[in-house]
Amino acid sequence: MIRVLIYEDNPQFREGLTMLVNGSDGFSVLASYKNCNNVSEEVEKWSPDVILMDINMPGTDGLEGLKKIREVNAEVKVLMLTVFDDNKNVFEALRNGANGYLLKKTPPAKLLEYIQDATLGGAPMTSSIATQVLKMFQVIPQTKNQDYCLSERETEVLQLLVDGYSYKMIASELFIAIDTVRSHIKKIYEKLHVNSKSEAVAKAFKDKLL
Amino acid sequence: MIRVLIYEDNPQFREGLTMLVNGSDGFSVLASYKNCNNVSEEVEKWSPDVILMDINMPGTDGLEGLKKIREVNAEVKVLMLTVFDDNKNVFEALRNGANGYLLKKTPPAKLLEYIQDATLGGAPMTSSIATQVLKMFQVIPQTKNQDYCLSERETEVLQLLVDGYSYKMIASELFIAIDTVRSHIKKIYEKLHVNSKSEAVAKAFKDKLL
DNA sequence: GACAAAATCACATAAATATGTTAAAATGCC
DNA sequence: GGCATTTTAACATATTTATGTGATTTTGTC
Repeated sequence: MIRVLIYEDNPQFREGLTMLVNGSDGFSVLASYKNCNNVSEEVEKWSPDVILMDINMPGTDGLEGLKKIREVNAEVKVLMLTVFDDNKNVFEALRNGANGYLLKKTPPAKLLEYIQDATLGGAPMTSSIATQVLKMFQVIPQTKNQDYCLSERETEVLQLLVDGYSYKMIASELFIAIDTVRSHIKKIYEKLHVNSKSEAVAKAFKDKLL
Repeated sequence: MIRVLIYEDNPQFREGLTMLVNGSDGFSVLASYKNCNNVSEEVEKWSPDVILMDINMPGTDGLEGLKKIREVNAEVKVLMLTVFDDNKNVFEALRNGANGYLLKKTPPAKLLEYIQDATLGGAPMTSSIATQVLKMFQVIPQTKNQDYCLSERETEVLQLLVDGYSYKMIASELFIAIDTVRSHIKKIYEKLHVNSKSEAVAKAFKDKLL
């Protein structure tokens, strides 16, 4: 028996969800609430398997509710429900440990399937949401880190600089003379177009050189 | 009619896929290949709607193939097929513009549904894959920046250090004496538990202090 | 083997940084 | 007003860094 908790401010939709879930074999609604104001206590009280969480609610909304839930319970599966596939909310919800993200127009049969999917460790998503998630990944790789053509040794030295090593420490770490370290660092500065250690370190972070 | 191109090295599975797709109303296989060695030409020749792409293939594998496809065609929907939900491959594939990611054990009926879903702009994913994708998001938010209780002025000075300013430049930028800059920086080092400019800069980036 | 690039080392010097100590204003809070 | 914190500032000194100008050795490539 999959035990479900529902958060949804619209009374009709809340009732509809409750009837759907309660009316299906293997599912039961523990309780339903119209906002997340006391979500922590409610989740602890009921220990549900799955929570259906509307995003837009007066008072504590779904995103805030999700955060509160994750503070007290990392196990319960939380499925976010929304009317629109708003990019920002999707990202925030997934970042905060939502287990799935569904549009409210999801057909009832699918919804039950999704709830079950979530309890089995799946991550049900409406396909338009999934598409957005994929697009977020494609945004990430703009980290086409400019190539400054650092040699292997230079990269090594830069890594040590980033790690806070002094010239002396680098020399002893790499078993070379301190003057050699100077040479490398001079070359690194030329290639990165900087002229101080901290600028080189900053650039290494900014351009994700390491 | 959804026109499909298949890349799969295993002859049995390739035949099975072809028969499944060809035997279904509204689907047709344009061609099937056992590796991606000439994927660019083949995609241009056939202009398929959907490509089923095995990940593990001898010669040019599925990930390389995906990259090549995206160089010549941004529109075609590419569904990755794999036996295992290997984390690294999933990430790489999505980053390179895959439209979906399916395990080979996906039931035939589901597979057809997924192909159709892809043509409609969806992003079909096996639920175990979707779960992995969600986990990737949850890795991101480690933005729990520890608070080192830097004062307003100290933060300002640290910002300038990160921007590559020397003590002298900071002094003139903030209209204070260089000795005052020293004082602030000394305090900053204490609070961050470092003892050099570059370490402070590195820590600022690592802990996202600014 | 010739050649280019990378890695090694040395010497010199000016500039910047790190560290210590001390202390006067300024600011905010009870 | 008293108190804590922050911001300001000065002085001293040892260390580190930045920059220049060389030179030798190693490595990979044609």
